[in-house]
Amino acid sequence: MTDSSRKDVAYDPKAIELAWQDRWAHTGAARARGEGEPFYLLEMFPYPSGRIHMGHVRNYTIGDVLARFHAARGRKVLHPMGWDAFGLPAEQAAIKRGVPPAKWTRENIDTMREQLRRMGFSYDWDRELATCEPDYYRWEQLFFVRMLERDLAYRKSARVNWCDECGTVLANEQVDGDECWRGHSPVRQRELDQWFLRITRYADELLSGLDGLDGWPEKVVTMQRNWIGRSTGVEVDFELCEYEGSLTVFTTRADTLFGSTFVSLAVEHPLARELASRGGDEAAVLEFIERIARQTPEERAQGKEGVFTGCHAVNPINGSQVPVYLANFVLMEYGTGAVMAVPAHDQRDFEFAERYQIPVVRVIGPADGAELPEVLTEAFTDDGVLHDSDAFSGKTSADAREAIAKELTRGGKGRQVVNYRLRDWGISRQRYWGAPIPVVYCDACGVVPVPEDELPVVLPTEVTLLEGGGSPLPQLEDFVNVDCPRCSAPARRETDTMDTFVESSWYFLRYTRPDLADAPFDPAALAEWLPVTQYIGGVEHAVLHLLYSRFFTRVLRDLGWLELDEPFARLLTQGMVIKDGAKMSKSKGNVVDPDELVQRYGADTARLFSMFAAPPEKDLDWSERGVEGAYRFIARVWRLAVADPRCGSAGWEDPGDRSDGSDRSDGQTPPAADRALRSMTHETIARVTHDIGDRMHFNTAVAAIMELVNEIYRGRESGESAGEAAVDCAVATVLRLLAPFVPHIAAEAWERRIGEPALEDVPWPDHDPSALVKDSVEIAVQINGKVRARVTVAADADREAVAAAALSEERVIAELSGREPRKTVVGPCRLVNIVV
RNA sequence: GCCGGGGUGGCGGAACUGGUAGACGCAGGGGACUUAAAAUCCCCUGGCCCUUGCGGCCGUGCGGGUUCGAUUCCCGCCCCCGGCACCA
Repeated sequence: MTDSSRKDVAYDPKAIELAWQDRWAHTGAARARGEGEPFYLLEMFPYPSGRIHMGHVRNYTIGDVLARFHAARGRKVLHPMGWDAFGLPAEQAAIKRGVPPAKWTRENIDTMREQLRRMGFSYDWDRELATCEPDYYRWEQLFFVRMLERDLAYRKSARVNWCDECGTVLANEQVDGDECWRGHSPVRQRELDQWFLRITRYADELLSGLDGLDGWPEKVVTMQRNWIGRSTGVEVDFELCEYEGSLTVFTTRADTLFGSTFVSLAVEHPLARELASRGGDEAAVLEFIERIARQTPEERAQGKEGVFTGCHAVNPINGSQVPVYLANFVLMEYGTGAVMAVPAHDQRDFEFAERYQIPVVRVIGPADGAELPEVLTEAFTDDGVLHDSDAFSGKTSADAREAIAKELTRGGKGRQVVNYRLRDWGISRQRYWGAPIPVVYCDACGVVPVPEDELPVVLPTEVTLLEGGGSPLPQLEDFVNVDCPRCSAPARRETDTMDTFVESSWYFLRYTRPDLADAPFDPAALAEWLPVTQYIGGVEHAVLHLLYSRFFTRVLRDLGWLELDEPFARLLTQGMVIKDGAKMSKSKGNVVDPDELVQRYGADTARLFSMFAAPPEKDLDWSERGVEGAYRFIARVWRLAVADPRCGSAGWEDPGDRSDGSDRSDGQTPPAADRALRSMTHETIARVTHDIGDRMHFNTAVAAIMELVNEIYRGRESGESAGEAAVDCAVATVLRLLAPFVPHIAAEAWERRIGEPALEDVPWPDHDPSALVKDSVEIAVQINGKVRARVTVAADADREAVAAAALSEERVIAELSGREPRKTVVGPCRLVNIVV
């Protein structure tokens, strides 16, 4: 081989990858095409923060492998990409660098689009969208106006989560404990006027819909179920003694009602102050209210504390008068803000009763008849059997709950209710870089939605951001001062913008016709593509984006735009990319820049490593050595496929079963080697197809291809090589199976080795089941469950023959040494167990 | 506390509905090629035992059980990760 030809054959990832990316861009290779069954493959779109990171590489490689795989299998694949382009970092960057958020965002998009192209991802860029474009968010403003009409959007004053760092309100889903989900800065409660979306109206549907999401990870379903937090119980009315009126409590344990010895209220309860003025130590009660109201949830959790209001309430089930307390552990946000307290059967009430010497009355005993201790040291909270409960004594807890609820309902003293933990979605953000909320405030008319023909309300982009970090919108006279759409009097525009999670709640619908100018969606396009066949993204969105999108889908359905309940049929949540035991992050200084990786090894190596190192749902441990291993394998494939003197004339099609020795190109190779390699080739096709298509375990798919490559190499060395046609087919199969993972080298090697037809025009291989059938199989022979020998028998041997072969094996006879087998079990595949 | 997911070599990870545990890769060892090194190609590599023979014992978090046979199923624990949590 001359120097020049050696150079030609060397694996040069950069040259190969750039050339193919260019070709694909020109041929529009990634556009949805064909007559196949539609397959909508979607990865969560990125926030254009500046540069892509390894998490993106992993997420989008998984998506690209699936997109290319299913396209090769004849599906019509929609694989779009866009930008979740509104958000706070753009504002922070603007203040820091003096660049307008719009400009900063567009530049980032340009950079990142280029990076994604360089990875070889097969996106249909014709469908690209960015949520910060008026052509996009105008539809969202329309949705908002329609939601307003249906009372699905409303404005109220409420205690909300405020993050000083972000300078805005956050939704409940966006608070982790008492920290902001974005940067762990503290969140405190503030009373503010805010816009809310009535997600609670869909609580039951969102919950029951989870049952049909078979293609979702159990983990995410559970997280949403927990988040929605449905509980069934009864509301019970307690007449007040010192006050005209009654108090309603919520309980899931109506069976314990006879054991209630006090009632406790949240300090925020509307009656709290009122009751204090009727007989109690008003000053002490007011002091308690003030003090607890100021505390954070964490401080409140320090210990049970309360104060007697001086008032009493009547238990409707037995007429007993019980004291009414204010208690720090009762939450106004849940239930009715009032609780019937049963110290014997509720641990919180028990602790409270101990502290304030309130009687503990037992009404439930263990179902198995066991005795509870003479003096309780903790509440007995299990279900059991009632006693001291009048007519209900002797009933089980479950029966009693029903019966008591019925009794209360009959007397008009209670009713069965369902409670949710889920709260309405607060979407107002006191930020600039977001979609304007399309309403106007008029002194005469109040809140007036912007008329639909005046949409969009365009966000001004020529702005100077304020040094303090606040939104400049309230200062923009041109933006704020408008005529009331209803009465034409001077009015003021809303200056809050929408939560960016609103944009991401419907972007996947818009991809089906992003160019549509006079409507948000084309019904035919929606019908073709939705629901998303396979969605891929991080688990951190389990109760954020993934819950909001399910909600939004139902809202848009009820507004008449969609005929769809669930947006995502299947969901894959990929794990994080970890290095040195921690998630890659700038603050930890353990980031690996994808660009560097691509520079050094090429995109194919980056893609292969991220698919091979771990199954997709698990965290991926970054390993430089592992990356090198991936590169070595690719180069090994290159040498196998390209550094062959016959390159350009080699075949690729399956020569079929030629065990009779006919039609052999060399006429020498033993048919057994041929058959063995062909068998392994087809077995690899079967494994890889199953691993990618059914299991989405890409690591084992790659491993299977590696085994085939190893086998081809071994055959070359051993001198027992299969015939040329079988080897050619095996090598070509390696390239076909590898193409979704490493599309550039696969295409290049294919072109050099085979030429026509081009790899992209060759469909995914089908395995030939008959090729997997072997003449003989090796059977493991166990004696008492331990492998003692192996015998080879004909593949079609029946159980008796297999057992006989095993029992006549030399080693088995020696091992048995005359002992009589008590039992011989022939397993369904390749195993015999002899018991003595 | 409740819910979900896990615990397999030095490491990342394989093992389909119970059927030869450790595929594949990394790291390590040996060999071939080379003046030499790198690269490449081949072989070995769970632990402990008598080197003695294609050998024996132990081994999938721990303890039991079911089974001819258990990483896999059942019961009881321990530990790790994630979610929810004074939710009445």
